Amino acid sequence: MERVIIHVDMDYFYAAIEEREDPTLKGKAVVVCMYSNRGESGGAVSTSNYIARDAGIRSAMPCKLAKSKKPDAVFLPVRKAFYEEVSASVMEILRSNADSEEAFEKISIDEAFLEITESCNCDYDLAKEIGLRIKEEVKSQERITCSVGIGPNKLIAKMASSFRKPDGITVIRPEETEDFLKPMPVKKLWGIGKVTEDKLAEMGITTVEELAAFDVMELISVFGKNKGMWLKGAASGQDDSPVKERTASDQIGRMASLKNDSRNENMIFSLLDELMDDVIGKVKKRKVSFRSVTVTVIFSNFKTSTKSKTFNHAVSDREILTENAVELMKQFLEESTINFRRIGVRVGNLQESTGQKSLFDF
DNA sequence: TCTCCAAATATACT
DNA sequence: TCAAGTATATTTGGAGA
Repeated sequence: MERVIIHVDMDYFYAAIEEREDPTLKGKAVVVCMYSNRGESGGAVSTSNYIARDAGIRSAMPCKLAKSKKPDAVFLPVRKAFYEEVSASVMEILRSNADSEEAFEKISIDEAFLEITESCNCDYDLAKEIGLRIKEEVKSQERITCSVGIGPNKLIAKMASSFRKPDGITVIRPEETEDFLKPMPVKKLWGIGKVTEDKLAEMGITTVEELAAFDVMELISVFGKNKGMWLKGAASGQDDSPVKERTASDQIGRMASLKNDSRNENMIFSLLDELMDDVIGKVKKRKVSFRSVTVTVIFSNFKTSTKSKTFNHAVSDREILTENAVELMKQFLEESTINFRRIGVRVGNLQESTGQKSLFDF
């Protein structure tokens, strides 16, 4: 069954929202940062606008480095909760343009897939009109731009949207997918990151064309069955995955840096306490209970380590979270000698909490 | 030896 | 040098059948 899928990607979302909220930012480089709580510019870049990108600023780059590249850029702290609100409005617009309420899939705060197979009757010219209409609606209602990709499946739509940015639209018809993908570096394939890119490079594969031509069995021998087969299919533009509403996330976590690298228990446990407050807050808000607790420590040498504990029953008590997270954290302190840099706490195996499950249920 | 699943690590993305 | 945060996917490894 032929499908027509649209992928919408908001342009430099966080920075775009900040620009919208403060018109004096217009024309300036805007860098939205995730600050650690250690001094002036400790932290990493979340998003930046295109003026900043032109200066070489990238996501995940240390803010300090960004600042050295563009001293006159405006650096702002992330306001995630606010962006979530804007996201919700945008998503509503997008959803209203899908074939049906269900033919919609939000994949992150600023991206979504919509199936429009029926709305456009498999006509790609009509599909493009729908894409343009979406861009127009988002721009007029939210004063923000987005880039749109249209293709026969999610993979192609996703890659099409990143082909022309910002404020672009790219239509890839089924018969065009091969030529569209061929020349791309494998890194551009949705799902291939730095690690896979490097592994492929070792095998002499750098373009999608090379990957598509590569022997599946050999890919499987290196990447395992699942990923090996996926790589082969993706490189040839195949993707059968349906557009459908994502189930709510299965985990809720928080992580933050200590003021200094340290093994000071007061410092560690008071930060852990704050993080647990946030986590339990989100748990309550979503009215879920959890069945596992994970504590993460990132040491001063950047090695990451986790410990987790799973229960027989789902719970939602702060006390149980505290008890377990503290216990796991104590184990870390006992086992290690290196200073801690960041710590995190996460609850998982979430489920709808039916009633007010408490200790009585055991 | 198989299967389940908890634990831990790897990876991706912004 | 500098180096955040959130979430999912994959691998590992132990226990019971």
